[in-house]
Amino acid sequence: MINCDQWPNSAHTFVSIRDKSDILFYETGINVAKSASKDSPQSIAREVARLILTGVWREGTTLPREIELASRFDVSRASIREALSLLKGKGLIASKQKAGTHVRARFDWNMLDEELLNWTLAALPTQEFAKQITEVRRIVEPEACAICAVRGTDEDFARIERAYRGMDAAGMDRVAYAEPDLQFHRGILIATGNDFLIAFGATVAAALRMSFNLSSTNPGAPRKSLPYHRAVLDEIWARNADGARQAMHKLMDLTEQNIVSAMSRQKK
Amino acid sequence: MINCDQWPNSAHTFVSIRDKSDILFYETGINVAKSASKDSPQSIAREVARLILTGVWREGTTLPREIELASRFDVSRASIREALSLLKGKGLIASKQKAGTHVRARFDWNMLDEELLNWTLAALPTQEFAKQITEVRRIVEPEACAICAVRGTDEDFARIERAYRGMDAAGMDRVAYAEPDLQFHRGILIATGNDFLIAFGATVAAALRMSFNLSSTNPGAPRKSLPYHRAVLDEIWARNADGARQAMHKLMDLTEQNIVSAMSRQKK
DNA sequence: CAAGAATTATTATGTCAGACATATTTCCTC
DNA sequence: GAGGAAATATGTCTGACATAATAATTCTTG
Repeated sequence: MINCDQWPNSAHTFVSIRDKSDILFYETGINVAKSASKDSPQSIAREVARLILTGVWREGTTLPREIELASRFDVSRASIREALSLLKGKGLIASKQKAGTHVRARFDWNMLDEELLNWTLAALPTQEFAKQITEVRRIVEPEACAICAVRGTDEDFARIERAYRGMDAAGMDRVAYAEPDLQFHRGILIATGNDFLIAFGATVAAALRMSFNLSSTNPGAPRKSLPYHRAVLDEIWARNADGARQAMHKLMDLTEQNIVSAMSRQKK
Repeated sequence: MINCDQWPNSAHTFVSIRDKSDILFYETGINVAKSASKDSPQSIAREVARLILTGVWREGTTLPREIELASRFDVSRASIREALSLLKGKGLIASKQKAGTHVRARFDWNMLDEELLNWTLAALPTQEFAKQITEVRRIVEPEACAICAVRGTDEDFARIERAYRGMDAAGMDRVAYAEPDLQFHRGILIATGNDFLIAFGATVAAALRMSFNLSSTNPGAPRKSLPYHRAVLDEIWARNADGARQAMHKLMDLTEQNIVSAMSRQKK
């Protein structure tokens, strides 16, 4: 049995929603009830993850038996097992023979996993989620940027430059802007040559997706970040670590500002 | 098909070993050849992961067919599928009907996953791995420490204090020292209340395990970090963010120093 | 005749069903 | 309360069929 009481539940986590107004929107809603068409193991995994993330199945909860899940989702037990395997790989659940499958302690969940981030974003796009993901970005990206400026190759820089041009070319088109924006930030992480910072790209991707969703109330916002990206790029080209760090910091400031104002708009 | 050529392989990654002397040791070696006893899906997943991490199966490589893997590991296809599901959950591989299962681009691997970190540590404890994991710790932990000092509750601090006492009580016993050491660092991350920083605990755990392994050549090294931990704790209790950041920075300096010297000793 | 389009065949993963093995829990007995 | 037996949920195996992407073939056409 997982030791859940060693650490108390931290009071401020986005997983437990106290106020419904915390939730910004529910787009890409996954059908809670069984859908008519048979679900694939992936979508079953996503649905089970949603139930865990939203706190319907709390930490330590024993899930329904595999056979029951199978009949509930109208698939074979093999498909259920595949779905559960995926979630085991992300640290969400663990199984023991006879004892059943239970939800692991939240501290064991790998929140930096790409899919888990996306599922969380879809299920619980709360202010807490936004605050926390912005906080880690602030910690990691400026430093990554400084490392990039020192260690990156000219090829790396050229790739980031291409991403920047893509953003510029997108103009006011929010959709076209999003992809090169991600490539820009990812390019910096990749240029560090640090596999762990590179893996952090999944978190950045989720954060940018969130920003993109929020920008629907202010379509002009993304474009305003362009000169800040340019500043970052210039410092990188100059191989100025401190300058790159500061420039990225300013970009993070702007991003946070956009998120905060978008969320206050959404609340109204 | 995964687009592998959009980003070139970064030259400096621990996954591709250029020099055998880079590898420090091979403990907890997983049997490459089929073992006499039947392997569980978990151990099969670990073995497949090892083959991928060590570059035997490179990015884009198509894995042997499931039936072939089943006969090679002497288990049923169902077990193989479960093992592969786990690896899919970590972004290592992806399958497509008829086309087969292939190794995804390294940028999609979730290196911040606990198990993946452990497998990497077991399979490729290279200098690069040590350097990179230390680099992210330097970025994340001092900032987390500063946040902890500001935002943490007295309960959080008490828990960290308990961990410290555990380290103290362990004396020169390396093994007894390791667990409270991890709890100390994890306690700081948990006190931030940031679920993403908490998830970073898996990376810290892997780093500490590596340090522990390396300390076999210098059993007195861990104990020397005790006063540095005390300094961190004092700054936290004082709710001094800057002080806490700096104290953690010094602890990181010492840790890195220990790793570097241990690795140079190992090389000889 | 050759190039290309459309069709068929092949094949590896995806899904299903039923059975048995195994490890815990639970309950019963002493 | 301790020890043993029954119950049960996950773990594993087998064999089969479904499905989709690829490879091979045939057919059409310039």
